[in-house]
Amino acid sequence: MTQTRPYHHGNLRQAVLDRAAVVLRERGAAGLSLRELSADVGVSHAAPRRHFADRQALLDAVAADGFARLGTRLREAVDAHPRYADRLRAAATAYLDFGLTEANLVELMFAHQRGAGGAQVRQGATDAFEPLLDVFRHGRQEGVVADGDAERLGLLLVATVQGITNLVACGVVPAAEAGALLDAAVGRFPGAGA
Amino acid sequence: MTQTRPYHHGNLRQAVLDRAAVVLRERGAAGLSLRELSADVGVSHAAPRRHFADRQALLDAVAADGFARLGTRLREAVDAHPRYADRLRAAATAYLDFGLTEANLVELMFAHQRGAGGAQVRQGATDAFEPLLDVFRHGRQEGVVADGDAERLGLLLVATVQGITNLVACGVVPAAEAGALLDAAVGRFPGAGA
DNA sequence: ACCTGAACACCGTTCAAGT
DNA sequence: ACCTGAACACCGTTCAAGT
Repeated sequence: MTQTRPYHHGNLRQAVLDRAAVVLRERGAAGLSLRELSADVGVSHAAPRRHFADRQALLDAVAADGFARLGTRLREAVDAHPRYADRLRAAATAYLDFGLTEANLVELMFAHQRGAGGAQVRQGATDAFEPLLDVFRHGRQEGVVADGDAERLGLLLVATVQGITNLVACGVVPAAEAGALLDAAVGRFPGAGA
Repeated sequence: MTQTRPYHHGNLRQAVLDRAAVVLRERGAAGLSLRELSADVGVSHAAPRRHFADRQALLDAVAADGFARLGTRLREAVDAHPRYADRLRAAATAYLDFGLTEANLVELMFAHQRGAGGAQVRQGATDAFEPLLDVFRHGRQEGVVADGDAERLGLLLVATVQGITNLVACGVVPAAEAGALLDAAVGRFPGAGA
């Protein structure tokens, strides 16, 4: 029977990040408060300072986490299919799904990176998009993508799907139309079939 | 010689919006504070309440203003050219220019609309994009756009350019590459030429 | 090494009161 | 009608102090 211990669990950093993910989903990035997260997690308001230098550092960590998760999803989607056209569609669909179910997270991930931690977030983004570039590199081997076009097509796919996600998230396009819009967009890429 | 008047100028609402535009450019939406704007404009911190019910209402008004300005730019770009292909390129370029010079504003405009004022902002967005739909309606008359594709192509153009703007704003794509990426994107639209 | 608790300067929001 | 000034409950950030 130990008395209520004044010190916290082994991994305060992860506990704060986990709680932040929940609050982010419910109320968006503007609703993330270090003081509230600290209280939720049962620690004094200044405790997270050991793990996050300031509020922006917490947001950066959440964003970097988001890109890591997105990258994993994209990799899984691409690896699930052997052929270029299927990989393209699967990757685009996985991205849109992620954007629709995690709208607040994606908004945070793609927010303007102002602080010192921006470099880390940008690197996370670049890594996450690597599977998409691989799709077009693979397409080049199949002969449907021209030499030297892989990177540009990859960025164009990211931009297009991100744009659709953004339009849905901000309410300009109904979520029900997102799929049709994505099909039309993907269909315009080289070698996508019909 | 009147003494220092306790009351403010004729249009506090516009004065606050003007000052908000400056602060937004310098520090982003997170840096907008009703108290600071009030002080900047020489009024008590509670005075803007007559014109903006709360902070979100101010952000909504700034966003709606932004869409109105974007709509004007797009209309001018489209009207400057008689032919479909030129209109398409001019509109896309005008959008990207706006996004690069007003990155913080665009981020605010396309942020998730949570409150009651969201409907007003969404309507502003829809109105602003109207010139782009007109481009494709015009393309249908020239015979390069298929029947019933105008709206979908318009949303696709918005999504694509918005996505490129977003990637540049968050630092994933260097601003210097944005033009080439936009050219590649626009060139994939029907009837855009080479 | 990790956390607490007080302190400071800021917020948004509300509301009675002034002119 | 429009604005002020005090009040309240929140913030982020800093820092001496505890274990």
